[in-house]
Amino acid sequence: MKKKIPLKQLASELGVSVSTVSKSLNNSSEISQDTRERVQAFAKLYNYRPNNIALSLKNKKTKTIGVIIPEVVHHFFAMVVRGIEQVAVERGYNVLISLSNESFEKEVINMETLADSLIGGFILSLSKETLKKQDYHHIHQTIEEGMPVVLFDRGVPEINCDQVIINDAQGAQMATQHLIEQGRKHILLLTTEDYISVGRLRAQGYVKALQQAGVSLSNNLIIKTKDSGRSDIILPALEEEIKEALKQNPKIDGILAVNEIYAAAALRVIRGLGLNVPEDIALICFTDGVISKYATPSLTTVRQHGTQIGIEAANLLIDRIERDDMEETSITKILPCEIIRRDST
Amino acid sequence: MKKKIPLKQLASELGVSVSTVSKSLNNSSEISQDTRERVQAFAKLYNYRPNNIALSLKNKKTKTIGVIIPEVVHHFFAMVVRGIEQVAVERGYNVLISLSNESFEKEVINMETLADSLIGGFILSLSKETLKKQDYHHIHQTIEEGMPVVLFDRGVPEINCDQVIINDAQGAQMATQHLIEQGRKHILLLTTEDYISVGRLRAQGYVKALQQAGVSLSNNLIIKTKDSGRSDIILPALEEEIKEALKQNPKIDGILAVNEIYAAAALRVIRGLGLNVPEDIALICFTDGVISKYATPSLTTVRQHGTQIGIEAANLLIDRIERDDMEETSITKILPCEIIRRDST
DNA sequence: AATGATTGCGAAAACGTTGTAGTGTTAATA
DNA sequence: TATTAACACTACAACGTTTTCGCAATCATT
Repeated sequence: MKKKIPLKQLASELGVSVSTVSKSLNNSSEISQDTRERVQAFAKLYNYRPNNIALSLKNKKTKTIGVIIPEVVHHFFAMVVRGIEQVAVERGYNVLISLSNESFEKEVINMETLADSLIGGFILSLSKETLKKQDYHHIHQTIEEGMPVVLFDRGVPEINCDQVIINDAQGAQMATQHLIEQGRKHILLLTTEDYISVGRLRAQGYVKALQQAGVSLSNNLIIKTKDSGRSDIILPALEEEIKEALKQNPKIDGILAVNEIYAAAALRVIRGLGLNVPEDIALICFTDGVISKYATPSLTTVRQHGTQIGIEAANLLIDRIERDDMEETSITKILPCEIIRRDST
Repeated sequence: MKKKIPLKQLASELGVSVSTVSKSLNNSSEISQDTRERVQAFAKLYNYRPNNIALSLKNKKTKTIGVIIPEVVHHFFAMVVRGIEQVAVERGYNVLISLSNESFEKEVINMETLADSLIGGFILSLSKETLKKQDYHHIHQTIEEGMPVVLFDRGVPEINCDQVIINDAQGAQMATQHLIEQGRKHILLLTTEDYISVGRLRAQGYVKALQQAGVSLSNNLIIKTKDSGRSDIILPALEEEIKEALKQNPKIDGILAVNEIYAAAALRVIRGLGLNVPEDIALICFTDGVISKYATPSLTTVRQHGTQIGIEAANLLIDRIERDDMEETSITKILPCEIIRRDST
């Protein structure tokens, strides 16, 4: 077992001082070409690598960014993590991940733990509970302490920090238009309760598209799910609601779901009623994940570019860390959505 | 912006020495009750929290574990991460995550980066490329340096470290038996090439089940996919192969797929041929993810308990970190699989 | 030959914390 | 009264780096 070797030991074995070794390894011109090469060769031989902890302490900054997401077993968030990790590696940073499980308390605790000098900044998506409570004290406090923060996906305008969100309203509008273009006039919307901004915004886009097309809208064409985070609990209830809606309103010929899971539920109900997709009912949903891709028929989706969001967020954060100017005004990036046409429309 | 405050500053404001503050906060009996309370109150007021970096440097160990997985946008790996994160938080550790993208080179680089004293140990699942090359020098080297390592899912017997794997052979055997019990005798196996241990082991289980049941096996009932990691490339090819096999051998009445994606491909082909699941062909697969759950019909699966694997791996690793005895013999935990019955069988 | 500049290197401080080994004061004991 | 013990606190080293400053020795300049 060959242990890690400190600079000091290298120095003593070489018969020079620690400073000389340090400078040699950093190719300082203070040291003669000769000594430099000798030290470097020796260091390579001993497989020397500097202790990052010591460096962090000295420089008072770490090359690590903290990511807090509600859930990792989730296509969209996993995509974002992938994007973040990608630019982190490129720019020489590490990624510390921690999960809030949609819980306010876990989110607060995680933030406090990570803020204890382990990381240089946060990228996070607020938990549903936090959004519901609208309690952002921990975010404000972190920002106050001089820690850069980037919010993604679930934007909160009243928080003054960089944010990367998608244009939910526009995405929903496009999706609805897409259905309308195919001659669908009775479009059912499956969404979440309003305190989730993405659900609220998508509902707005849906309404706008209908209005623009001069299609009348009706409240019993909108189903708002009480999303508890536990999909296995809410799903049967949702399916029941969908079935009821389809029976009550046989004219329904299109469905827009704000996520894949809801779409899958709809698909199952439609099948159960002996109807066909897309012939009888066209189906489109947010979250371009594996369900949409591998369902039969495959689902037309609104792609949210999760990886891209991660990339933008990470770049924004690292830029700010490296510029080290908290004072500069915040940037909000709004990424467009894209319709991925498949067989369900 | 109120910055983080060091011990030194607390000390000077209180008019005592740094040591006194430190000891007071740690409730040392060296310090009088009186002073202790005064210091603690003051610290709370200033929202003091110790600098973890400094602590890590002093103690020569960090409360962070490194996780390297091939991919995060993947149900199974995401589940494992969830499990790891869960016990990490419980036991006061942080999780540094990094992705190899199934690439040997990225895996090596990531390991070296993280090993630079940022973390106290590794949990990792080897990339496909690494398994193909069978080049484990970086793992061996890391272990040599005294860093605890836990391997999961893709076990490698020749590496001497803790491992947490599932009983792939047994899972496949159970799955095959399950099909046989339903009267299926011509079972197609969709698997990977042999260098991926899980694929190989699952194929073995399949063979064993057939032999036990006295069912003859045939090589053209086994399709081994050249998995390049890019599912969108291999999938059409795989579908073509499946279609060919089903046409050549119309007796096929059951399919065992080593993952969800392959099962989804099979499902699509079966539909395309106008056949029904499970009436004409029963379908069972590994990876109890969202595809299986939300497909129509929902798929019977072999659940791999990803979260449980993560939990076991993290506990194993943290135990070893805290015991600090590298010398102790390695533990290999083999977790059983479980059949989740749904509508495809 | 004396001065100044340059070169090559080392000593020491600093980052924030903990723990060991002291230091001085008061109280108890011989 | 002198010694010891207990108490309450402080000084300092250490963890592994980088960096500023200082100090020789060598070189070039008059």
